Amino acid sequence: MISEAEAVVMEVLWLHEPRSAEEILAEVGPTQGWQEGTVKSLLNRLLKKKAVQAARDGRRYLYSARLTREQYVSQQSKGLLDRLFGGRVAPLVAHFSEQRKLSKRDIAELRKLLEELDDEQR
Amino acid sequence: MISEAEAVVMEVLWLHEPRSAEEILAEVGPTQGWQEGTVKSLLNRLLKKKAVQAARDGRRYLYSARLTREQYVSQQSKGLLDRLFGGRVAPLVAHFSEQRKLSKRDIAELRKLLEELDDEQR
DNA sequence: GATCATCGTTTACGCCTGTAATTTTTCAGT
DNA sequence: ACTGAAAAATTACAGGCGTAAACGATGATC
Repeated sequence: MISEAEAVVMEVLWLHEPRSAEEILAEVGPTQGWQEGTVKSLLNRLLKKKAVQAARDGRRYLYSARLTREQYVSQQSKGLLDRLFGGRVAPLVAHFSEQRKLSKRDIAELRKLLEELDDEQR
Repeated sequence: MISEAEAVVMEVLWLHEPRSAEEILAEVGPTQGWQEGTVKSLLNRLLKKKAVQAARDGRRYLYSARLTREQYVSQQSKGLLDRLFGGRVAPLVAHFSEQRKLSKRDIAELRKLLEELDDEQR
């Protein structure tokens, strides 16, 4: 499984691939306060975990994701759902509702989503 | 922050408090395959993290949660939401919908939930 | 071809985690 | 008070993580 710091690197790859280590550092260094060596280490760990791949480009490598964001999001989401909500979505949403964490926009979008499901249905 | 193994211990405390280490072991040992020392260690770490408290009861302690399940669930859920869905609930639900992970029951419950929100509204 | 700057690779290191074994403390009974 | 069982506290230890420094390879330059 991929760690949180590793996920930060993946996110920038998912935005735009392939990228060199230098480009990734430029993207992520300022926000995270990471040095070059840190990014290099994370990339190597991701390589070892087969979450990214590297293609030589002259003296450097260009990295791209092998793990898709969809796959990652699914793993993480299912993990949380299973651990905390008995694997069901409605209780999760109910939780946020009780917490008053549903925005107007969320509610509108959820409504539309349910309508669309309704349409598919019939 | 509390780890996954620690969360397993918390879950049994949340079901019924307070409990002795022995009772917790009885609950969790078989399912997790943990020895006595393992549970004791986890309890001590949870004490250090102030997630549980212990009250002497003769030669042993009775443990109870200080962190509530609500607090824990909120932290975890918000963490996932922020990291993966821009902090918004609707995209999370959309994700599960696309993944065909919404059960009939989920859909029915979500519908009811939205109706209730509607009622509060007016 | 030797040298320097650049990448990448290897090693480091302290903290957290999972999983105990070991040691110490504490009652209960003699 | 002394001993033994039971509980708790301390220590252990390997692997992962965050964060880099050190080392090595490689291509560009003189």
